[in-house]
Amino acid sequence: MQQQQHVYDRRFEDGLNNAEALFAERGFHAASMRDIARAARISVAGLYYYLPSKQAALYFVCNRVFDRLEAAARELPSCGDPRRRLETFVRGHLRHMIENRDAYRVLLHDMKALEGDLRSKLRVRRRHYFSLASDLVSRLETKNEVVPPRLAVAALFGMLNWAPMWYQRELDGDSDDLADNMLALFLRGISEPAPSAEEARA
Amino acid sequence: MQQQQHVYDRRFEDGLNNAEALFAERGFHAASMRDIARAARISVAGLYYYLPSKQAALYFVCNRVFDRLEAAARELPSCGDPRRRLETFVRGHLRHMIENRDAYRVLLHDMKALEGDLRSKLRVRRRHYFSLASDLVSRLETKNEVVPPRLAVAALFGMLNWAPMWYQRELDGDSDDLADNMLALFLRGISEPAPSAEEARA
DNA sequence: GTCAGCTTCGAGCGAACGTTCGATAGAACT
DNA sequence: AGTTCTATCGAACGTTCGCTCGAAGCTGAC
Repeated sequence: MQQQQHVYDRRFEDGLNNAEALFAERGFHAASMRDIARAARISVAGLYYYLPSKQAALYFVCNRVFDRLEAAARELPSCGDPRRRLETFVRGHLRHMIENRDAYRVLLHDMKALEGDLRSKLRVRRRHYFSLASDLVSRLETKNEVVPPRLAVAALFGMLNWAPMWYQRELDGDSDDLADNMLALFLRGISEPAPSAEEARA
Repeated sequence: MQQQQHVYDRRFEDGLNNAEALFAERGFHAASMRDIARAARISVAGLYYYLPSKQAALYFVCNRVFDRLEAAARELPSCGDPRRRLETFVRGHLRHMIENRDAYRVLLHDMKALEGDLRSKLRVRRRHYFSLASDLVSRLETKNEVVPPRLAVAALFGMLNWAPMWYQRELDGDSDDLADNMLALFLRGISEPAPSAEEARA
């Protein structure tokens, strides 16, 4: 009984993984259920035994991305230096994004292809995750607000979410290298310029 | 004769504009030629008189984005302060992106739906534009390379290209405000930290 | 008035789509 | 042995897709 459940789950995830890869490669609408079935070595009707619809497949793919992201966020050290917390958050986000590039491409690219309830549910989760990051940034005590906080968070997410478009391990190091560099750029970028000369010339 | 040419061009661009809006709203594959024809108040066959195929429509939409971007880039002051040049470039890029949100959404989102020659042609133009920006950044003489240049440019483009996802005029000001803030964040971010204390604590 | 060329269309083609149905084979329980 | 449940499939349904065809209407030239 548990064995059967185990087998069922394996096939279910197998279908999801193939759907994820094909959605990422061709886009949601250009990847057909027949393609997914072929990739999963199953008939079309057989695929429908596990995935009730194409929309549901897309939903499951997107949903488990948030499952993982939130699991990582839940492990943030709740106390301590806000800067350290943001660092941990960014590291986790980038690592997850690089390890699950396909899933992330689908999320950024095809989530809007979802309709009705499923879309709203995911939008809620996305807003939740985003506001979590906003909190982290707003708790950094930058002595002087050199950049509007709303823009600062958006810029940070822009940097992060763009990474799958260009990142190559051989050129850019591992995901922690990436995180370190982006954090350096971002934290210095939103900090008050030190009262050096040079900057405030002409 | 010229009058006829004028009318033809107007209809052609009318078709393109409606295609652009629908591609942006629903995505390339989800927007049908019938939808576009209906939006342009023309029959399907009539639409095909101006646009030889759906692929061609997508190509034209993407191509004129690069036309405009490159036209703006060509007006960069060729001499003078590299920092000023980058500022002008970023301002132009953001202004164009905000004024042509639909076109930009199509470009970022659906360019990969193009096939064969058309895709490669656009890829060439994109690489060209990107390397132009890379040059501008690399010519900033930052005294100390605190961030790898490859990452710096990618981070800049990440910030810029993410803007259409969140920008709202009422909250974020006009596109020049956006550009100023992003430039401030970016330029400080890639600059050598001034030898203040505070930063290099524990 | 006739003719040629530009513009527009209704109707329809073949293909691919998401999805469903009824059947079948095996395993599991009684 | 018979019954039920799980897993799988080939075949097809109805719809929509990108696209084309042949026939019109219109306009200006001769």
